[in-house]
Amino acid sequence: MSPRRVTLADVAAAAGVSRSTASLVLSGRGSELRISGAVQERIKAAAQEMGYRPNIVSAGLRTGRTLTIGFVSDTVATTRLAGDMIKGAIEAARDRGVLLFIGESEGDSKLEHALLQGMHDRQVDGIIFASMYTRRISVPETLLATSAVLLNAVPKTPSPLPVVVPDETEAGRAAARVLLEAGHREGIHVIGAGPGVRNVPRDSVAAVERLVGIREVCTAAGVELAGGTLCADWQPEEGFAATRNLLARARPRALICLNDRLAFGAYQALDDASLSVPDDVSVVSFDDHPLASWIRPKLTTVALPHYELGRRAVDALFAEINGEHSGTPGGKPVHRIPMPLRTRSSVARPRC
Amino acid sequence: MSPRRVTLADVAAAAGVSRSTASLVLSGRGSELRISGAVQERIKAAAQEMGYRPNIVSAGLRTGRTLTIGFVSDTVATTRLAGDMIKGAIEAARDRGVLLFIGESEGDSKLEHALLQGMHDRQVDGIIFASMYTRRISVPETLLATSAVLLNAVPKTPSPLPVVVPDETEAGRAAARVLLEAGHREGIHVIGAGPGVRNVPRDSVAAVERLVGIREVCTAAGVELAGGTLCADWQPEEGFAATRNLLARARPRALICLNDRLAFGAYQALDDASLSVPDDVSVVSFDDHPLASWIRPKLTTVALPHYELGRRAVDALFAEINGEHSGTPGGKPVHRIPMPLRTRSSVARPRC
DNA sequence: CATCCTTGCTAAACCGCGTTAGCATTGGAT
DNA sequence: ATCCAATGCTAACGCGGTTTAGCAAGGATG
Repeated sequence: MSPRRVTLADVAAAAGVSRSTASLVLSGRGSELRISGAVQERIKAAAQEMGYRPNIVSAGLRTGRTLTIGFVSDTVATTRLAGDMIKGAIEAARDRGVLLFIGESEGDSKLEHALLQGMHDRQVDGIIFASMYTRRISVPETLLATSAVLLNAVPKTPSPLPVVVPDETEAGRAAARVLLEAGHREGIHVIGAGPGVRNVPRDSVAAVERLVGIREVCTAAGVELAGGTLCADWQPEEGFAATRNLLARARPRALICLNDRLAFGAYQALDDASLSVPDDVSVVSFDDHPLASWIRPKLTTVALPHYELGRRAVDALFAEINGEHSGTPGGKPVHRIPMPLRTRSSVARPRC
Repeated sequence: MSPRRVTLADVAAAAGVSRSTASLVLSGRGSELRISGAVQERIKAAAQEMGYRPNIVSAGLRTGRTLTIGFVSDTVATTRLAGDMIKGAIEAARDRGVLLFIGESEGDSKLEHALLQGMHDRQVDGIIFASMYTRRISVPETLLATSAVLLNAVPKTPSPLPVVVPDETEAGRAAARVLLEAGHREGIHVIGAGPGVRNVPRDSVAAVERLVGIREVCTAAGVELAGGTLCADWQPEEGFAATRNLLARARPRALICLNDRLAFGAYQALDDASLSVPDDVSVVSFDDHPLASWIRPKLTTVALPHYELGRRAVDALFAEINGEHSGTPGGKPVHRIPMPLRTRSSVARPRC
């Protein structure tokens, strides 16, 4: 099909030198090894003219570096939300001349193991182990065979891996501040968890940290949360149910929904109760789901920085690969990526 | 970091045989080359016990097969719609023990070229060249260096590559049939293109083929389309504008929107005009956007089979790699993947 | 004149595996 | 006793690069 690739030997022959010399020159070590300028030019010209491209596979065999990393996730690629995570990773990798293997484990640990093995068998330089939503995971043994980074996931037990996660606590603070700055001081309810930090869905770190941030800001301002409702799955139906139940017994002035899907459900319950957003009830939320700017009124939400998470995971991975043990020795670095606030139309001053 | 990988030499030494023998046995050619049963057992046991895994990179260097394929797209990974395409490809690849490189060109032909080179440099066995939406593309020269398949794209000029695309014409027929079977015979308007098959957005094959299917079924039933409006970008705003303009001069009984986003806009225009879907106006559409089952009433639409497209692209690629020149010699195979109809609530009998 | 250093390049080993030609041994047939 | 075929395994090369030790020639030094 293809006219055989040009190899280093071809170039060397054309330039009338040995493979060694050609290799040294083309990998930029020519001067270091005292190859004369004339010969260097000759080799480069030949390579250029013949369209020579080094075979990364064979080089990798020798050097151990394949300029390739793996991206393994539970099911990240599929969901639009987190497709951006991959995009960020791809682009950051591209900036370093690195290509990405991609794989999904679908939560099946057999598959996960096979996938990690497959990547090791292909000599990847490192692996990004990602989760669709921020949660506690147990780090698979197989992962430790090369450099690796946890993305959007924190280890259940102490592990030697760096971690890249959204800064959920700061996001919680931001959400609370939005309401306080709009003048809310009472009737603030949390939908999805709370009001206490232990009343959260299992393994969800987002819930805990968001609550911590929310409570911290409120406490500092002398404001007490009016209540909170635990939802196990954070789907619209649960947001709807939780809000309807809440409305049956109280008159909230503001809702902090712990993610956008809960907020969508809350919108519907509020609408059913003929309460208007934001005039009767302000709503603030987390994630910045694509729908958040579609629904009316547009939802004010603290965005998950998926793209940035992907980029930073690659950065962290390369720091790891290159053995830059940053920060405190002993503890592994935890990179918290800022979650930007998207100010839209679902928050207003409380009515008097 | 990791305790050096176990190599074939290690296993051979442990089993007290030569590397050749170990290689033959472990690659299943032991009996063929008359290695005794006892020795075979010994080698396999040693490999098992030592956790030996063959290094695919080095094997690839020798055999030319890396058990790796590339997936290059304009921007497929990001959009939820087409994330499923990747998922299908990943899973089909996994079934064959193959891993996927992924890359996005973002429509930049420099990037695209670099990406394809990067994959060739890593000796991929083949490449799936995908487009986010079905359209005509010019096949980059670089793509022809290995086996390749066009996914969701058709070549502008004759090319030696197999093609995998959704069966848009049949989808058009399905959409038209839905309306005809509901009893519609007049006031059927097309939003997005038409009514003639030449009145379509540039490079869009979906528009042409869907129209062909629609017109074919209508003509066969003796029904004439009442009109059509060309939209360049198929975004909600355009669907909204087109429908509003249409309503200003006519009273449609049914809308065939050429994709769901146009339909979302149409919904809004109909709502503004106090027309109810489906009682006053039926709406049928294409793509099955995730939102299509969210909006009220739920949208009846002909789905793009993204997952299946991804799977079939891998199948086609391997047929190509293995030199199975299927079907008609001379012409390259075009695989048309059926688009399933999702019957929901936006179509009803016309009011009398 | 012998020694040493510098310059400019190459031979050869190596990475981990696949593959083929062929060697040594045995048993049976002649 | 000789020849042949079958059996059971290995030596050795190749894939396409990288890397190190070292060779040859020329000039400077003592």
